[in-house]
Amino acid sequence: MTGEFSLAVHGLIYLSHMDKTISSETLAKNICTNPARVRKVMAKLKKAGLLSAREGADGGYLFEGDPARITLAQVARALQFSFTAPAWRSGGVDMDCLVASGMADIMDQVYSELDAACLSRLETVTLADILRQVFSPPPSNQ
Amino acid sequence: MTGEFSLAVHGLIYLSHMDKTISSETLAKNICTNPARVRKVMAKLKKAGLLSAREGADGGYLFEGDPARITLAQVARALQFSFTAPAWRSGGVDMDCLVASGMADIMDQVYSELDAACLSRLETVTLADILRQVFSPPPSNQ
DNA sequence: TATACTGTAATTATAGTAGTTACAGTATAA
DNA sequence: TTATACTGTAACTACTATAATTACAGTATA
Repeated sequence: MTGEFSLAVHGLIYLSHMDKTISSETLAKNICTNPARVRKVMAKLKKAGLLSAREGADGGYLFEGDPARITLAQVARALQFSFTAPAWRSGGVDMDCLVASGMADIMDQVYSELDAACLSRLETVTLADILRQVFSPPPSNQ
Repeated sequence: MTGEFSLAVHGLIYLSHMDKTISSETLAKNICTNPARVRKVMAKLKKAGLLSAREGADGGYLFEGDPARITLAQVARALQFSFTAPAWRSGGVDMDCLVASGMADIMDQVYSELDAACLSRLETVTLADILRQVFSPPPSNQ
């Protein structure tokens, strides 16, 4: 799996915390990755309306929504992100055996159900929940 | 994500269908992979008691359980398989910013909740369910 | 018109994943 | 007792998915 979803959530949290326009370069430094990768992900979030982008001098990304009303499920959907599907598929459609020819499709369906289960779980988590965790970390138990 | 889980389910379905001892080589042909990879995965399933293995001539793997009583969650747990955790983590623990230093741990927790959601969904799917899908495929809609 | 951005593509580098080969250990049967 | 056919496991190679780098056209601002 790619780190795209982590990057997107991290970016949104940083933006909503800063509450001003932030460039891909500043974001990339905070996230520990490169600006081009940040821009690719932020562009998708922009298309989904989760943030706005301004080109030109003093431009960058701006989060204007209500963190309490944006769920992680919305973020995942904005990215069209698949959490569980592996690249490798077992068997082969042209094989004679029903198991060998059928398993890949059946597993694809299983993974799509798992993705749905993940999204359903993420419907219950908002950016505000994550912000709380970031800024009120539980006391360390030492 | 690796294809380990797909491979394990495919193998178990094939074994339960054949109802006799099958070598890693035969399994590998059906799954379309190599015997060593099959043996690595089957060894884990054996340790979890999901099948038995016999070494020596005429050896191989044998499924003896009741497909209706084995869930895909048991299979995933036998492999200690993580469905969602990405390798890449954002930010860095030593950074000054609370967002940059805290996000990775928070996302790890999110992914662990997603894995739990996946397992919970897989509790409801048995090998017998998969066998039914393999051998009573829904009519194609052409 | 210079500057500082985004959006995007092309390329390179890295790392995660699968494939290959090899061999010690073990069960079976001639 | 020896040949055969397996598993279990490790070491290595090959492949492919992912991230990093570089570059540049387009655009907003001053």
